[in-house]
Amino acid sequence: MPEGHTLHRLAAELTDTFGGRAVASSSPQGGRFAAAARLDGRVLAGADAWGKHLLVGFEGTPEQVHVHLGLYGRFEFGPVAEPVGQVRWRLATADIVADLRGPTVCEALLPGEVETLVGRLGADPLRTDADVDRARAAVARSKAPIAALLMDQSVVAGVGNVYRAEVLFRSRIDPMRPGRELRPVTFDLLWDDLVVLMAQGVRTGRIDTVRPEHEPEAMGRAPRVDDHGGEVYVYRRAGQRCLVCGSTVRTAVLAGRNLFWCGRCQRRR
DNA sequence: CTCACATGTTAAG
DNA sequence: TTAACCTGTGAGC
Repeated sequence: MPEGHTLHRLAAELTDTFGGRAVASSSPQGGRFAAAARLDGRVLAGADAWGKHLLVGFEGTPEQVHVHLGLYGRFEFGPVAEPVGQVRWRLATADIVADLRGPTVCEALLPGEVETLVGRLGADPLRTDADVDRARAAVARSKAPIAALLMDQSVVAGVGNVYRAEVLFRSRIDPMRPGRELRPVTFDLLWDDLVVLMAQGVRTGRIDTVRPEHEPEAMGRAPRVDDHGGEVYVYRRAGQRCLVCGSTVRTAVLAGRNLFWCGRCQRRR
């Protein structure tokens, strides 16, 4: 679930559901996730996302709740009911509940801490205040592979393994090409594509990257069925045929994450 | 049932 | 580079 689009979508849903309303805030199991209960009874001002980080603000206090979903954290919205299993944070009004499960982080932050957090994040394709120039410059001076730079949250914030693989495929870029060897206009091409794809992800709640001419109906193949629910070119398609050229999709582990790409389509640039 | 793995990040070695 | 962490799912026995 959680690449940047998921968090921006979640911020909007939390704001729509609870914004301007007094909420019960609790931490059913306490422990290291207990801090959010400090906001109990306050009016939720709004939620915002920075890359893969979620910040929830409340009226009458400078503290904000910071959530990071990690690999499998999620919020569940539903009618009021007894929590089942481990619930790390519960937001509730008289008629609706949002339960947070499996996060890496759920903590209360003071303004200075929020500033530090946001300050170490790179440009977020889903934010209008994104500093694209800084991201482009960071890429231009790095010898790290572009595939690693796209996943570096201090360079580009919110991109995860799916968008990384897909955006490199769509621009036909070799994932191992060092950032400094990319022409700046090529980075801009990647950036613009991320802006479009991720904004679509916020609208639909899934990651679809396949262009109309390569869609299942156009190609006479079965629609893809996978966990993330979207149509993609290379992500988790190792060993299958490239949808464009037919050669075998490749995979390798880069910085501890699985990378997928087409060795024939993705060269140069 | 047990195991491996996953759209992520951090800290230790 | 590896392990650890938070949890669910699907594959294999």
